[in-house]
Amino acid sequence: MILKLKEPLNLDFTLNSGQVFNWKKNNDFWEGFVNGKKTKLKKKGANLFFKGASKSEILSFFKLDESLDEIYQSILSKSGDLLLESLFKKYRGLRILRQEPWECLISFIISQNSSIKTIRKRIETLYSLNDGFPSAETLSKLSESDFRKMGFGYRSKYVKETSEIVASGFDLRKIKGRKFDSALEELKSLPGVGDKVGKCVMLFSLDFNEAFPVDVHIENVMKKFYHRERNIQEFAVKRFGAYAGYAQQYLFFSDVF
DNA sequence: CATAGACCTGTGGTA
DNA sequence: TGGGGCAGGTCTATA
Repeated sequence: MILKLKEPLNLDFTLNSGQVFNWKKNNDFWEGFVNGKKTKLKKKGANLFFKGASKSEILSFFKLDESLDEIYQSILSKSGDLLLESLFKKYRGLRILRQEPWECLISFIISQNSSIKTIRKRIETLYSLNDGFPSAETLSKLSESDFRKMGFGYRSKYVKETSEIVASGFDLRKIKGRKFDSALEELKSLPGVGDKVGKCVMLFSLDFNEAFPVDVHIENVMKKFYHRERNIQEFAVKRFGAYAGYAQQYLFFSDVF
């Protein structure tokens, strides 16, 4: 199947920018999961060749309903930020994804204090449990020591408990409609979810484009270029506006890659 | 409110 | 080659 792209999309930047950990590049095509479906992608000019997920699922996954250039403009006209202006040019087509919230939540819980390689391995292990990413029901039936055997370390308890809470009715999607602070608070009530993981889930799966997750890399960038160390979320929204999360992703990408 | 320590363990740089 | 330190943090206890 072919999809004609009307929006800038760089698969290499997007799928390798630390927002998703289950995509691999083989030769010239990307292989991963969209909405639980194994999917292959290859881009040639404005053509996106795809297999697996449906067209609408792919449009949603890459948020192709949002105009990237308008987002750039919105951020730049509000902030006049020269660093971001150069990053938007350099990494044009790096998009924020709209992932499946449950998978996104568990991925970032087990990502804490770990290297990218280790994170990938853990997620691969979860996928190997059954066909596709295991549901909350499935994971809630495993024990903490099962997760420890998978190499999750002290995060095992978080995964076990959060799975139980979600399996027994905690609805991630209902958080989508809430106000920012309330949504974050709700997510942080889950074991293993703090400020950073909560905002990652909000930004990468729940359409909170103003979420500005702060990790050690962003902390460095904020110190170096903005002379800021605290109240970074507040600062980011004031400076970059409603799409602050996009600014975060480009700043993160430039620091790590 | 803010800050320090503990927490698992795979991995990569050589402190 | 081996082993101390780090890795996209969170939680808890403490002034």
